Amino acid sequence: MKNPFDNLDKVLEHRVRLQIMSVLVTNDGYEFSSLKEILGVTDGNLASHIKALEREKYISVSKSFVDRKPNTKYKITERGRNAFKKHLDALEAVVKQQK
Amino acid sequence: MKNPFDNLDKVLEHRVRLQIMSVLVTNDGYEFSSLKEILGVTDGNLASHIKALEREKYISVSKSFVDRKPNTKYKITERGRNAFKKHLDALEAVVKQQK
DNA sequence: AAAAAGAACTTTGGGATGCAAAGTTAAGCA
DNA sequence: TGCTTAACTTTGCATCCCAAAGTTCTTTTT
Repeated sequence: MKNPFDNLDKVLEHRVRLQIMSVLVTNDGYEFSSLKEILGVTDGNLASHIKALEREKYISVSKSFVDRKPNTKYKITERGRNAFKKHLDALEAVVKQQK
Repeated sequence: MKNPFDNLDKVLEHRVRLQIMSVLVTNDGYEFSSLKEILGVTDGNLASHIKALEREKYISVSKSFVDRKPNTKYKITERGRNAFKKHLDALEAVVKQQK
């Protein structure tokens, strides 16, 4: 049996990024401002974590204007969904190992 | 209902330290050399992660000589056991949220 | 048309973290 | 007295993280 620790995803080992993915996996298209509110981080900080996820192609971006204001929405990609699932499975295995 | 992400433990968000705790929680008194072998890290790197756990008083150290060689054993503390459990519970809640 | 405002960034600066490799220490052996 | 080994400690460098400040783009106000 494989070591579940080997299946942890480096990028998703950070709380903020894990939480972003966790929101996006069940909400198809989530706004920057809402993410910021939920996570309680500064906008610059959030932008950098989002960028890290974009770099990995775990999420995609679409920009538009809503109510005359810029509105950015993020969606999880198939690749992101798989990575997230794999990471969660690894976490689950780690947890299970201890029970 | 509380946000499980808030219960994640900063110190245990690192793979190596999580794995050390995971070994120690079920093995009472584990050697430096065995840990090094299991984790596949350099000895200096391992020592620094161990130090981080010691700083938090999550583990304790006992040194002796076995077969005329230095032998260092680590044990999880009660505080460490609680922290580990809390962290795992948080992880479990995160996982469960998605299923 | 110029100024102001707001959302979403980007940059900056500084501190913490992570790592491998090299150096150190203590005990025992030759 | 050197040599070896385990277990560190130090060093040097790269990466990461964060808040705060600055920037861009579009729309609104004047």
